[in-house]
Amino acid sequence: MAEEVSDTRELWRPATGTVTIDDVAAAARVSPATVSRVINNRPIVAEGTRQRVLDAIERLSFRPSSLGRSLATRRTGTLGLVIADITNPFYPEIVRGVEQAAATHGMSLLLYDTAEDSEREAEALRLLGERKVDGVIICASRLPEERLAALAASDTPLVFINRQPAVWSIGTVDVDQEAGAHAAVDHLAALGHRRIAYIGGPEASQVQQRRRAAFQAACAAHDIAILDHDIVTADPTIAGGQDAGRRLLGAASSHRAGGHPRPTAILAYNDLIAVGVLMVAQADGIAIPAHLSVVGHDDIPLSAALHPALTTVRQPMRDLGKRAVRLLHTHLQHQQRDGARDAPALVRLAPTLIVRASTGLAPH
Amino acid sequence: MAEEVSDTRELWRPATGTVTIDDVAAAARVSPATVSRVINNRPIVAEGTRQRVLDAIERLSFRPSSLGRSLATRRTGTLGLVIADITNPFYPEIVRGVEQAAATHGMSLLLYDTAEDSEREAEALRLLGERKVDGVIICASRLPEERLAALAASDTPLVFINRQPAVWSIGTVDVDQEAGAHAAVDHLAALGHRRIAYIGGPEASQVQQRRRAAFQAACAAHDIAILDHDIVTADPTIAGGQDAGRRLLGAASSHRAGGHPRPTAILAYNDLIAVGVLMVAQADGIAIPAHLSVVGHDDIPLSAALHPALTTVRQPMRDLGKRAVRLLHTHLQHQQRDGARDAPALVRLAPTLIVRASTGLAPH
DNA sequence: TTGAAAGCGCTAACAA
DNA sequence: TTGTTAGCGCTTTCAA
Repeated sequence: MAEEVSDTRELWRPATGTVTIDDVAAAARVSPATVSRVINNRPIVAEGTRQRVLDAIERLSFRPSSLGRSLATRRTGTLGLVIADITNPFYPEIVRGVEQAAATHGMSLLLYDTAEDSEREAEALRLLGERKVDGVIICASRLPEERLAALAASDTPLVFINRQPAVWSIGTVDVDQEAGAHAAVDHLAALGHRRIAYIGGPEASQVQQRRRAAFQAACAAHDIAILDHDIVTADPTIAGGQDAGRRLLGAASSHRAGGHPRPTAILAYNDLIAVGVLMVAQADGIAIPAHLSVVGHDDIPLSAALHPALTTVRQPMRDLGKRAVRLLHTHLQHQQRDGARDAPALVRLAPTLIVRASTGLAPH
Repeated sequence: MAEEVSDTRELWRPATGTVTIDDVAAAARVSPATVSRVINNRPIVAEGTRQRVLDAIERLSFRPSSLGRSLATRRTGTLGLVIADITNPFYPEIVRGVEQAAATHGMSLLLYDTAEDSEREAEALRLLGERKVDGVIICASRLPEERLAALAASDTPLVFINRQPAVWSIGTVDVDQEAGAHAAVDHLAALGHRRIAYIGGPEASQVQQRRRAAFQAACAAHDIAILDHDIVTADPTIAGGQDAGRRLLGAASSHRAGGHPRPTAILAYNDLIAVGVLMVAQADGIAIPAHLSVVGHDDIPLSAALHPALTTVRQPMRDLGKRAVRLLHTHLQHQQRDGARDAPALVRLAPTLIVRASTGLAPH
C-alpha cells in the first residue's frame, strides 16, 4: 500500500521535474517537518523513522533545494568574490585560497571578474546585493570611495583584500606594502644603485598608491634622488610593461643621449610589468642584470620560470584569500550569537623579497 | 499621511533587516503584485502607479531578493562552472570567456575549482545539484564515466568543455586535438626531426588521451618511429615538466650514452610542461632550438614572454568559454518553448600552431 | 518523538 | 490596470 502511494507520487513528479520534501514525507509516511529534521541531522528523530526517511530519500533521489532552505533560514551558504582580473596570475592564487577556505565551511563561491573596470565592479556589487550572499570579498577594489559607500550600504558583510576603505566593513586583509617596497629598495641600494625608476599600475588601486609612496620614502631614506620622469605608470600587463619599458629605456638613450642616462634599476608595480621590461631590455641588447636590474611585485609562477628569473616582492596570495574567508566566517558566527558589530578588523600580512637573477651590482 | 506610514515602516524594518516587496507595496499603497510588475518591467502598469512604486523602492532602498524570485520562477540566473585548476593559466582564460558571455545574459557564476581532484569534482557536482543552477559547464572533467553518469542524472543542463562523455548532456565544446597534434608534428618533420618525444598530462583527461593518440598517428603518417620510452607523462605544471624533462634528457645522455641519443624534439601536453623542459634543458646546457626543439599546447600568456619564446598549439580559450555559454543559453530558451531535448551538440573549434623561437632545424 | 501551521520573498493565474 | 489568492520548497515554533 505504501508502495502504491510512493509509486503514484513518482509518476506524478516527472511532470514538474522536481522531488520535494513533501514527496519524501508522503513516501515515508511522515510529516515534512520530520524529513527536514532528518536531512539536517537533528538528533531528536527515532532511529526507525530516520531509516524510513533515508530510504525514501534514496528511492526518490531527493536533493533538498537550497533555495527553499535559504529563504527559510536566511543563509545561502554562498560567498561573493569580486576580483579585478582573473587573467592576471596574481588573482587565481587568491581565488584558490578563498575557494579552499570556503569549501572548508561548505560554502560556494559566486565569482565576478571585473576586468579592471569599475563599472563592472559596481554591477557585480549590485547583483550580489540581490543574491543575498552571506558575505562578499572584494579583491582589489577600483571603485571610488563615494560609490563604494553607496553600494556597501547593503547589510551584506564585506571584507576587502588589499584595500582599506573609509566605509564601514568587517575588515581588510592586506600586505604591508611599505615593508615590501623598503626591502626592494634596500636590496637595490646595497647593490650600489643610485638611480632607480618606478613603474606604477592602475591609479585607482590603493596598492599602487601605497607602493609608490613607499618607494619614494625608501629612496629618501637612502638619500636616493628620484627623477620626475623616472616615475611612470603602465597597464598591469606584459604589454603595459613593454610599453613603459620602451619609454623609460628608449627615451633616455635616443632622444636625450647624455642628458639623462637611463636608470640602473627599475621597481615595477607587478611582475607582469617587470616581465614586459625584461623583454624590451633584452630586445634592445640591454643586459640583465649587468646593465639593468629589475624588481617586480607578486611572485607569480612565471617569475621563477623566466631567464633571467625575476627578483620580486612576493605577496602571500593564498593566505590573503584564506584570511579573508576566516574574517568573514568568524564574523558570521559572532553575528549569530549577538548582533553586535565590531570595529573593522585589519589583518596585515608580510611580503617577502625573493632575490633572483634579474638584480645585480649597479654598472660602473 | 502616506509619509507617516512609510516612516513607520522604515522604523520597523531595521529590526528584521530586510525590506520586502510588501513593504514597498504598503508604502506605495498598491499590491505586491503591482510592485512585482514594476520591478520586472511589465508594460501593463499605469505611469502614475509606476512612479509611485519606483519612489517607494528608492525611498526604502529596496533590493528584490533573488531567492524569492528564483523559488517562484524556477530560474536562478546562475551558472555553475567547474574547472580543473584555476592556477593553470589555461583556465582563467576560459573563466573570462564564460564570465563575459554569462554577464551578457545577466547571469552569475558559481565557481568550483577542483584542483585536478576528481573527488572535489564530484562534490562540486553534488553542491550544484542542490543549488538549482540553470546550467553547469564542466571544463576538463576528470571523473570516470560511471560516476559522471550518476551525477549527471540530475535534470540540470550540462555542457562539457574538452570532453565528450557518453552520458547524455546538452553538448560539448572542444578543440580539434587531432588537427593540433598533426600541425605540430608536420612542423617538426619539416624541420627534419625524426626522433620526437611526447610528454603527456593527466591520464584522466580526455584531451591528454586524444593528444597522445593524435601524436602517434601523425608520427606514423610521417614514417617517424616512436621509441617506447619517448612517451612519458607528467604533472601538468612547470615542476612536472622539469621532472619529465630530466628523465627524458638526463637519462639518455648519462645512463645509456650512445645507446639512445636523446630526442631532437619534444611535444608537450601543455605549455607549463614545455616551460619546465625549457628550464632543465637550459640548465643542462642543451641549446634551444639548436640541440632541441620544444612545442607546447595552449599558448598561455607566459609562452610568448619566454626566452626563447615557445612554439605552441594555441587553443581558443575564450571562445571555448563563450561557446559553452551560448550552447547552454540557446538550450534554455529552447526548453522554455517546447520541452524537447535535442541530441547533444558538438562544437569543435580549430587550434592554431604558433611558431616561435623554441623550434628549429634538427641537429646534424 | 512527531505533526500542524505559518511564513521566508517573490511571481503568476485569475478576477475584478 | 490592479488586487486576490495560491503557491515555489524549506524550516520552525508550538502542540500533541
